[in-house]
Amino acid sequence: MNSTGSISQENYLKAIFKLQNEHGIASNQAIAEKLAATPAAVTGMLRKLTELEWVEHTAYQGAVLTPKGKKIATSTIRKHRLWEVFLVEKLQFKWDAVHQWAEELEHIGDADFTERLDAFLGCPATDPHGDPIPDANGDWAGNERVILADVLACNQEFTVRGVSNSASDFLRHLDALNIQLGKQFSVVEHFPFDGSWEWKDESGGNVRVSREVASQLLVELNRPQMSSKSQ
Amino acid sequence: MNSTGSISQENYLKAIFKLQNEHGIASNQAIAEKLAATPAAVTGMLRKLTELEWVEHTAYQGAVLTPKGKKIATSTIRKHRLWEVFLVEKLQFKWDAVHQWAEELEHIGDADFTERLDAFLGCPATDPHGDPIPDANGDWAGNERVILADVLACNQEFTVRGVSNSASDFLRHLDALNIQLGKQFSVVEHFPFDGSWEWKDESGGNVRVSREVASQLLVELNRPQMSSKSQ
DNA sequence: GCTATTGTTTAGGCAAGATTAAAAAATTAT
DNA sequence: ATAATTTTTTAATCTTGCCTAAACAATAGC
Repeated sequence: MNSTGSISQENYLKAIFKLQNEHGIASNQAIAEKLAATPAAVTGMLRKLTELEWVEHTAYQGAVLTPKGKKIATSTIRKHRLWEVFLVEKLQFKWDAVHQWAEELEHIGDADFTERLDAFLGCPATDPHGDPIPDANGDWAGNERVILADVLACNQEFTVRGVSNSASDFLRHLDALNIQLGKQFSVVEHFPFDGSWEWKDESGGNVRVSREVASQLLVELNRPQMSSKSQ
Repeated sequence: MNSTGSISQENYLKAIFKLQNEHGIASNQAIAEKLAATPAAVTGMLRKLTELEWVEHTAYQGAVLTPKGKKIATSTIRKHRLWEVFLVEKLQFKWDAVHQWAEELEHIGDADFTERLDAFLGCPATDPHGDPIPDANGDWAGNERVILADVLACNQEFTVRGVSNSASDFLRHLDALNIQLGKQFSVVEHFPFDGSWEWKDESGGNVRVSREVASQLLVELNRPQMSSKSQ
């Protein structure tokens, strides 16, 4: 009843799932790019996934997951993120090194295996990059994170909750800046000239952050600032 | 420098390694049987492994691992057995259920990954079936285990240290008989008629064990019994 | 020493997944 | 509306690993 695909198929479903969340539909080209494959390969695989009734594919339009396909995709993402937690918390990997291994581990095991892993890890809510881990039904916790551009007000306090880019070089740069998930800052100033920021950390130290870095951080606003007009 | 093969290649190297240990050379047919493939498939793969210089293959004779091949084989076995420990000790799998998953997990990770896993597990010496885990160099701890047929003397005490058959049905049968690794018994009687045994366990309870079961157990003799002739 | 059997290899093919290059459809621009 | 561009699809081919069937060695029996 709980069917599962080949490694390649699962990777396609994952890619379509993510693209669909961003754009409503997954274009052939976008899938190809995400999987580092050619558009021709995507056309072929979409035919197969359509036969399996895991996606609905309209020629020259794009692909959308069926409920079955979505189930497999979220299960794969769940496994991926659980393994990332394992690698960081149990095997002491740095957060910039876990993606490649999780990419392989995510294709192993059945539902029972996954729930054992989840229980062993203490049912974590997010992976080491702050991305939410879907539950066993594939449902996601509501995502309260906003991108930093929305945090404009001076003195606004916020907590870093995630990254929208998990590339190793970006993560290592955050390490160098001493920015970790869960750390709290407040806005000192935003410089429109180059889009950079000055923040204050919990111990009062000043931190300068470039636009490139800030735009990839997902944050949670701590205590919404009163508008000056509210009574 | 530390190259690694495809999943299929690693499975061939593992099979050849084990056959070579038993018979000095791995015949085409034996490999085929172990991997549930046809002899024709083996011929093809051996050609590839020979090109890679992981095996030396003599036509119509059989295959032997090169040092490089042996390194990959022992590394794969090391990973397999470490993952089995993980599955039993951390994910609470029963010992008869871990082989299938370890068979997949063993192909993941590099040397660094393996050493992290090893450290996390506390550098176990054996897997849940009592099989020794090779060290990072592929060396094995000396194997002090003997097969039960050699334990003939009455009152001989021994400890169950391993199984020479890890099939699920056999392992579940041992569970049913309440025979676990590390448990100690002494010989009450051996019945040549059907090859069955009667043992006494630590709490003095009597246990009857069939020839089929006894012949698959690896045991360690506790205190070698004095010969009646020794002064 | 020749035949029968067993084990190994070659030859031809298949399936999954990918590629390149060319054709077809859709979109954008004028 | 037609031309230019982009995107998707088709067609042919490659690679890995496997299979079946037939040919070929090697061993064993008499």
